[in-house]
Amino acid sequence: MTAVSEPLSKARLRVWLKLLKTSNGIEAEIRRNLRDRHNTTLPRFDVMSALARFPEGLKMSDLSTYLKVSNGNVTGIVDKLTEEGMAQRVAVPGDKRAQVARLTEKGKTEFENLASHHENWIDTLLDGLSLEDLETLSDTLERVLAQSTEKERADA
Amino acid sequence: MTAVSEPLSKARLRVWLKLLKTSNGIEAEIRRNLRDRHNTTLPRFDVMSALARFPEGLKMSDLSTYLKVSNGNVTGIVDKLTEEGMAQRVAVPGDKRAQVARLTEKGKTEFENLASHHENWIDTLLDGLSLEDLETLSDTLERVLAQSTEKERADA
DNA sequence: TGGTAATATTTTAAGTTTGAAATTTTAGAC
DNA sequence: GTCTAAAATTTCAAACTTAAAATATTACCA
Repeated sequence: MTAVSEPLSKARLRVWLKLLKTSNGIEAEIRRNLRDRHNTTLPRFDVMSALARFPEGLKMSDLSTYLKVSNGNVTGIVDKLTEEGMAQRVAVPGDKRAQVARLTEKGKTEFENLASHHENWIDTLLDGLSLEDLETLSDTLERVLAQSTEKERADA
Repeated sequence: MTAVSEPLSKARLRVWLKLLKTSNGIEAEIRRNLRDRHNTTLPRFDVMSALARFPEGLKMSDLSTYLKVSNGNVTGIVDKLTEEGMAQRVAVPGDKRAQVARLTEKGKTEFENLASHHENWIDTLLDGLSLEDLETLSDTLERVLAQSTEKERADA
């Protein structure tokens, strides 16, 4: 570490800690709202959100990759959603190993309700940011994202 | 929701998802590095980091509040660090209920080593951000933080 | 066709985290 | 002084997550 680059690396560290604090703070608020107001959890919401984005359904393994959680974890969450009639498993024609998870009509309705509230929570939490702020922030994050996903590939 | 504010709330939602993805990506990289290169975990690093910031030690409950994890969780992590000689519990004079956790010399040395690597990882991950980027990002996050900590107080 | 490797998922065991109960000690009211 | 409420910590049970083993099926090559 050179004397010149030192302040920059300290500044980066401080910003990372602030970014983490912000992200954790928002996530905690969402978890609280989901638990207290809708009697559900973030992992369940995440799965429903992924399934809503792919109406034709997602293979269990694709769901796991998409959400970056383990296969076993997805199995458990989809099990619960299925018990409650929110999701269903559909056999994949021509491959008896695979199953596709998809939302039921009930699940779709429930998710749309949750998603609408979720959008409002975020809207309130990011109240202070203008369109211009959002664009700048988005660009900045994009650059960081590029770096960290590059790292990810190198580690794998 | 009015027609005019609708695009703004969608933009906020997209930015939140990107912020979350960025934060999770960096955190995952840090966890990987701690595990693969230093045989430790993020929660342990967080506790050591908090104790390093307060050389005189922190009460278990203060540690819990500071890190925003449960009391029981802190007990377990400090137990392990103590077993390994990284931390120690010190009785608080005048209050037999309370104990202060602090780093041992060994723990301090170990943390300084970890922290130095950690700073380098962050430095690399935030490579693409100039001092100006960092300042703008910091200001933006500050505004969001103000909002979410306000929410937090309202919920509690 | 047979056999081996690869793929998809579930099951299992171990480790984390939490919230609440239990334990011990302190503070304050009367 | 005694009693009760509050405070600090630990213990405990339940929920969640992961990595790896187990199971079932498919793909491919020889």
